[in-house]
Amino acid sequence: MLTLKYIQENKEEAIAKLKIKNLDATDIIADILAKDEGRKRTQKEQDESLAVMNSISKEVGQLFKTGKVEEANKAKEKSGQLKEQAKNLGQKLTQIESELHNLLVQLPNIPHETVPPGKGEDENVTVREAGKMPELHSEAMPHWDLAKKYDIIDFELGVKITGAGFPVYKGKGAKLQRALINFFLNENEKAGFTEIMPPLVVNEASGFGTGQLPDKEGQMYHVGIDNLYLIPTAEVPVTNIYRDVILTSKDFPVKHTAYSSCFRREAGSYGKDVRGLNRLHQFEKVEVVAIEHPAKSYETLDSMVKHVESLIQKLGLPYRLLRLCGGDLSFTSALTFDFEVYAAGQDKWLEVSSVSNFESYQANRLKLRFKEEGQKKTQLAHTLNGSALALPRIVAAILENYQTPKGIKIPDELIKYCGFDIIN
RNA sequence: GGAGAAAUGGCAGAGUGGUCGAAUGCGGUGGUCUUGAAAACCAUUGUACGGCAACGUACCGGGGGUUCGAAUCCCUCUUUCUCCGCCA
Repeated sequence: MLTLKYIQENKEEAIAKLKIKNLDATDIIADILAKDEGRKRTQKEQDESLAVMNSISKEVGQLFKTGKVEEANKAKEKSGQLKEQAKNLGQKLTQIESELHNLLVQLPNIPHETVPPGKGEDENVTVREAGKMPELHSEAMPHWDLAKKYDIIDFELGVKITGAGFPVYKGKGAKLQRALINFFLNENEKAGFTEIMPPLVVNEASGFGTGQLPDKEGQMYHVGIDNLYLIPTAEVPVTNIYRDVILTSKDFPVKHTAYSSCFRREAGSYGKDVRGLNRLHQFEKVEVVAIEHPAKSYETLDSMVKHVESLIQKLGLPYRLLRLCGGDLSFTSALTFDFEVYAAGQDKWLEVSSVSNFESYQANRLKLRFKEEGQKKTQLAHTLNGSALALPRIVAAILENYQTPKGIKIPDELIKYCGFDIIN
């Protein structure tokens, strides 16, 4: 959520920058500013009524104590009217505040100045491309066929037990999952991220804090009976650790990593993009989360991008790094870099990581603030996160790129984690 | 799931209708003393909104109510603890 202060002080800039996200915010911002004026006026009126009431109440107490009952009763009458007035103003205020809030949550985050304009993914900018493209043998196939051939991932079985998008990993397929999770967690820890094992279901306040609610409500599995949501990413519980927290500047940087299963309804996505491991309802992911001083958040974003890049390099996968354009940027992000790996068996680039700086957008919802050492004033922190990494598409790329006529070789770095060096 | 008890500032803990944004202790910060440190002593130490400021207003788990006035009384929800039941 953008802060009112920012909108007030940078109205034109906000409108101009939101155009990069292909949004004309002119009307909504005008609306917000008008509502806020109303809010101020109403609150001032209410404060004044309450102030008078408070002083009358004090008087009444004094009068009763000194035995001036008649005067006291007169004063009581007076405050009866004020009470009514204050109550009405209070209701009006609640109304305005909720309207204002509803408007504010409709505004997405302001994109960073380096975000290129563009409508959708075709206009993302490739920052760099690296890694060696594999040379496949003539019998090479996409991962869904490999999974079947070596009996390591069973999609049909998942359909039987749960439904489409919930694969069953078997034997070396299951071990490969475990190996990747450990590999990623260890590497992240070495890079200074402390490990968290969070709850996989969260309450409404947490969903709101990181921005999934209200705008992505339909994308989360909802446990109605308890009003809880299955997490779409560990970002949600981990970032919400810091909801309603005031840090001091020396706490920075806060860096966490967490492995979790992720659950996404993916309502409305069909077609061949969803084949095999390309898009699932449940998948495993290791996430990195950082909370930073506003002056340093872009430095930290860079270091997170480099770290994720090193993971992909260690797995020996060809990849490209994209700077997302305005049209492809998520609602809450100010700047996002995506990593895609090349999956040779299906001749496709697959997104495996998204590393973003949310600046103070999430922090404002979370009320995640900090104090500069020695200062009294609080200000909003910056939050960042990235996948490091999401497993299914990494597995898809490993299976496809490392396939040989004799079986699927395991990348060197992973052998010690797997306990085997080939799937055959 | 059943029965009972509780929820107050960073922590501990007092406060049962007005003088309470809240005693006291610990912790934090600044200072005095000291070569330095400790101890002692002094001062200071919640958040938000409005206001140039003085200051005003709100917040004692959340919401609602009674009252001229609520941390304090009532209702309700949530959470925690104890006991019982069930259980990985």
